[in-house]
Amino acid sequence: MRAGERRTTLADVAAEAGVSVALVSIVMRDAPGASAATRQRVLEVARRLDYQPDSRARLLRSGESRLIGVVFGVQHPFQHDVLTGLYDAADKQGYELALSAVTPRRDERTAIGSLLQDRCAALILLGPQIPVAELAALSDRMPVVAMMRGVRHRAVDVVRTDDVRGLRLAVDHLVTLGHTRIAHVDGGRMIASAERRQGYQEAMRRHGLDEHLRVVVGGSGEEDGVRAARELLDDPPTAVTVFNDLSAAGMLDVLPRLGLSVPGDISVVGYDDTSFSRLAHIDLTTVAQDIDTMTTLAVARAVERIAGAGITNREVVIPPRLVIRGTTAAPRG
Amino acid sequence: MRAGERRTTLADVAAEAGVSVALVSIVMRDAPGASAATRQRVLEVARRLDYQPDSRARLLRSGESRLIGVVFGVQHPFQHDVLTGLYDAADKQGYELALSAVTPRRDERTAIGSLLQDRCAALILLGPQIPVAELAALSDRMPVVAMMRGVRHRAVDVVRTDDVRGLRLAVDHLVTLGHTRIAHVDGGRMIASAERRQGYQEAMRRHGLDEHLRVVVGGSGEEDGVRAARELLDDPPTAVTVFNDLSAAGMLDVLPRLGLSVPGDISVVGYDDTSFSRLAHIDLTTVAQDIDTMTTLAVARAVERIAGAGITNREVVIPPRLVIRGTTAAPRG
DNA sequence: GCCACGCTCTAGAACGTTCTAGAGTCGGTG
DNA sequence: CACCGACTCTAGAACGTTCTAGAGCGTGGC
Repeated sequence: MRAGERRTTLADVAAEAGVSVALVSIVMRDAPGASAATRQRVLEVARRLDYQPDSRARLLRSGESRLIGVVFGVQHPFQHDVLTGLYDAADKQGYELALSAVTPRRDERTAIGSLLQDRCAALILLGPQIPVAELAALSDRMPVVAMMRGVRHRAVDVVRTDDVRGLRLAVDHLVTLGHTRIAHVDGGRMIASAERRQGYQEAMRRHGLDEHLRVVVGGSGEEDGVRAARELLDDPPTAVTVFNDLSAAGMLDVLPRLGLSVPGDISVVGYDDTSFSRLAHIDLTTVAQDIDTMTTLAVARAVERIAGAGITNREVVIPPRLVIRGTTAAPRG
Repeated sequence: MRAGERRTTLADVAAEAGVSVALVSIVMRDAPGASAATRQRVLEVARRLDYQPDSRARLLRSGESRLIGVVFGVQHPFQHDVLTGLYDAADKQGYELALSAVTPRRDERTAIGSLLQDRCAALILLGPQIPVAELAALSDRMPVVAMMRGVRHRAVDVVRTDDVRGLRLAVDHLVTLGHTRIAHVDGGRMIASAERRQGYQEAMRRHGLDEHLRVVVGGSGEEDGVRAARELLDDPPTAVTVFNDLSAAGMLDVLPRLGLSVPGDISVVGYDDTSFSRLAHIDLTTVAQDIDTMTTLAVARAVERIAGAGITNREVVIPPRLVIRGTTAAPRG
């Protein structure tokens, strides 16, 4: 592209085709009000001049933006799976997605701020870590849907998995296999960590395993799982539930080197059913979040709020399901 | 947010502050032409009314968009590292990034198309898989920078790593350690695969190891590494270079289970120095792409082209460097 | 005391689109 | 033959911002 070369506009197409700007607009939008003949002629000219509509001007004029902002963390593989689902869901509803990433050097506030200026009609936040007060303030300005995090505030919509139940599923599964000494590696400062930890504790108590309660501080990355594995070594349990699959994968990789075979010496359960966990060599038993349902619901919720519908049920909690693979088995004799 | 509630505009702020719209605009842009007193007063009112500038209107009017579109693949961890770098680089130059993801159900054409309507000033494509002809057509419309892929076309800017050299480094390292039976697992239909394969072949020939040339079809995911590992089993080499870290990680995980210890029985070299490869339990010897330099250059190139500068050197090829970690060692006596 | 200058501010056009209101044409109907 | 309705098309305003041109006004130099 040479600099200074202006791009083709409706006016250019109109002039070339010998019709009015409004008519070209009608044709481009595929709106009623143009004859088949002109329609074809205009389309032909548009194609020849390589016309591309300017969504900025379009949205400016029409007011509604059909654009949903999404804030995601570049470091979380699970959120990539969610992104994929969100694109599908938004596509079905005729919406576009505007992505803004959180990176190690770009925080959530910045990511949100950049979307605010883009006049998104709504915001979907994946596992937001910012305080409730800020989320609430944000929701004054536009519909906000938080995914994978509970938010105790009536103005913020929430679509999340029942994490308490997720960990109950995991613990129940292990108990059924015969385990009693079951530890939990939590998510450290991750926002969802508290609820999963709580789910673990409740489940253990229900099985009368209070004395075996053991929580190790972890995190959301592979390295956290590796660290936690080392910490478990002094007195290894026969099973462990882990905050997420990534951390579990780190653990899975390091346990054999530390002399513990999986699932022979120790069973491992992850969380998220991240796409890599189903790979043959990882084959991780894990708690699956229902991404399809969650993304569909999150987008639907956003769209309803954009339309201004009165929605009563602010929080949707989706039940998880346990995916049993190769990293869990009965404890040794 | 209640539906139908219009958001605050410059006009609202102007009316409230008792000044003209133009003056508010001046204040908001921090442009010269307003007294300190009014500046403060206007800012105060803007804050009170919770004013957010409308970037659509702003860009529509001012023509230049200070927005660079980026197309990335949601499935490639390496590209997430690149994204992080791009955000940094763009930030320094005062540009914003508009992301568009390629997912399993959203192809590159769609991803590019959505950015085209957004009036980005330039496009940066991470490892684009579309044919050169399409890239060329695209570059008629706007500056296009391709990263991590060679493009034989004078209109498309390229910032990439010298992959031939990268594989030479890997092979040289292995040869120095004493290996001769060195195999290569390629990237299958990935666009960068050809050059890395070629680098491997050239390096092997230079060392007079023609008879040991062995290329196994692989891919870009963990599962490809797993598959390739199985294929190597019938006649295991003492070392293998792999298309990328993700594939190498899959291989690393499965080799011990197949009875081959790393690096005892077999050395493994990856590619990309993806963030997980430096984790203690993976500790992968790999060829590092210089992300900082590449992202800085890609953004700089895009910005120069937006400014219309005459740029002679269309392709920048960055030398990689070898990062030696724990997955390579001398072959067994 | 006048003019030039700098500073602060304003009016109005412009960006590329959509939308509203209405103008022109044509065939059919009373 | 006048009229109506359907259809096709057009003119011009509007969206929220930036930009250009210039107005008002105090200040300082001569």
